[in-house]
Amino acid sequence: MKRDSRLSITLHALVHMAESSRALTSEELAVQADCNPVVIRRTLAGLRKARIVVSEKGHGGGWRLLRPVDRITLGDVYDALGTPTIFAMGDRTESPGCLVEQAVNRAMRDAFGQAESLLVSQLRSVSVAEVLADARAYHRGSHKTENQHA
Amino acid sequence: MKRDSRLSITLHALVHMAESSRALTSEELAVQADCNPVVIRRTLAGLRKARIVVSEKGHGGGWRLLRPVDRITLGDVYDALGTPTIFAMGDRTESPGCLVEQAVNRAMRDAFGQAESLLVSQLRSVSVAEVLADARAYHRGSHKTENQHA
DNA sequence: TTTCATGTAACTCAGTTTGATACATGATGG
DNA sequence: CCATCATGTATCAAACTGAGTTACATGAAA
Repeated sequence: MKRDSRLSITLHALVHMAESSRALTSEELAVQADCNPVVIRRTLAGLRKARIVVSEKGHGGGWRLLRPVDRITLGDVYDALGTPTIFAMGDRTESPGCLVEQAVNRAMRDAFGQAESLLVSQLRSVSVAEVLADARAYHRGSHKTENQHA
Repeated sequence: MKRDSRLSITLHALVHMAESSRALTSEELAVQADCNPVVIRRTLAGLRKARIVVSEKGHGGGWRLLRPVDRITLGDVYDALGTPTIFAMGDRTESPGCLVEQAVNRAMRDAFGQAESLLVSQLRSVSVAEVLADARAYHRGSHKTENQHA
């Protein structure tokens, strides 16, 4: 199944924004994330609505963080993206008449529900700052001199 | 993303098989699960390979359980289906050159990995017998007289 | 006024599950 | 032996969704 990579793309963009003093264009972010600029704009639109980032038009325009990365959790990003579907598997019917189907749905919702709760709480417990710190730690670990990224 | 309902369909079929003394045809199972007979055969093929069910051709043929439902866990079914993709979201690149991308991947794999572990252990802890018992409990709870299903 | 960058619509492409048709295989019952 | 039933499987279409692409309007800056 094709996987939704918007969370991944967005986190990537946010970390790069955090590392930059100036606004970054969707073109630049797209190169770094290896995807299309329109995808960046489309995806970050949700973050703009959630007031996590701002965008500016014209010369020197682009995308900028609206608050420090230690106050942006992965859960915030997930929410800003519109809480996209987490699981590739699930129930089949919304209102099954069959009692067996209902029991199957209860069993699956129970298991998947718990996993979802854990995932969301995990996402809420990690900030973008920690991702950035992790990237920097690996940067120091390697022997590259400067500005490792794309 | 379209959701994979094979686990749901399969559990449904297994419970109905458990309730039946004779073999059930893919046609019958398809009616009960409200899907296509070919989908039933395709999906149950994995269970046959895992020796959870058997199928017989010809008159009186169909699908039958190969062991009691209290010895079939949802995890067994998940495995027999070929451990299909659990999450609709995920990383984007297998081997990203960008250190930021790598850090994002680590963070996501950590969160999603924990959720996956919990889900799988949940699936392993529940047997089809429990789903069946749950369905029967609701059956008694309702006032229908007999043979509630499709 | 020219250039740059976003905002967004519209369309195509790609990957996956499900639906549907078709036919070969094999078992059962007469 | 033969008709029927049911699986096994290949093949193709339908539906859905994310991503890629093109196009153009909007607005800011030089």
